[in-house]
Amino acid sequence: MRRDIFQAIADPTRRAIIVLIALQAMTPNDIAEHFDTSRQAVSKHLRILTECELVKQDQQGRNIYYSLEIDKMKEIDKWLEQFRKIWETRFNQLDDVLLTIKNNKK
Amino acid sequence: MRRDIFQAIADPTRRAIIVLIALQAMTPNDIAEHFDTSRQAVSKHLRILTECELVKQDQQGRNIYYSLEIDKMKEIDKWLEQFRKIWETRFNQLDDVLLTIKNNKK
DNA sequence: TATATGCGCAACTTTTTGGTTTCGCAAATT
DNA sequence: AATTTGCGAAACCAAAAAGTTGCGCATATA
Repeated sequence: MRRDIFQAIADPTRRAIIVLIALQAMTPNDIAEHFDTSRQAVSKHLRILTECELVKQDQQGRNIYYSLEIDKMKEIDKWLEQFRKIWETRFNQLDDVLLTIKNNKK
Repeated sequence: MRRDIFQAIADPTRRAIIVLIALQAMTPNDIAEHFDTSRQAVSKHLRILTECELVKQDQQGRNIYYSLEIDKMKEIDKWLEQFRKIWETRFNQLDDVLLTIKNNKK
């Protein structure tokens, strides 16, 4: 089983769950009500999200509140870093071109 | 078929291909040599990447050079935006806490 | 022109997923 | 104490994905 963060966000329902619990903790039943699926299906998604530590649990009596481990999202950001460098470089190159054109006009 | 960018980056081989062709265009054979898979398997990955417009082709004779459509990567960045807001807010809240502590000392 | 090479495409096989159903346990409610 | 409710876990199923094999076509090379 791969079960890394990229695999976790591949599924649209999982992405929706992530957004949903980003701001406030919710129980599996609460979450399921927001979608067109069963509690069990949500539960499975939550397990996957838990396995890659994207989500944390907080048990209160028989209710289990799930919330987003926001720091984990930074891993995606970190991976994007290398591309951000490239697109910023390209942008700078464009700057250079514009600068050259500008200078040539003088 | 889902075939969106999140599904595209879910596969580790595909992520490796993306990194590989980010800086220089390569043919399917070139790419396959970097991994422990066949050209056909790479070809399939490239097709998926092409379908979600993450990759562009440049035919030169019988060779087809693939390179990354770097702008498409910004879509992931865009999705992350909403979480970046949250983690920056949390950071600011932490700042507030520290500030409060500091002020109380006075 | 004959042969070799690079490629995409389609058919097929094997894993992996996402979902449902069913179960048992623990916490609430009656 | 009996019943209901919220939950995870396991067994099962259908659909999708990843990889392999075997084409056929076009472009090089001999």
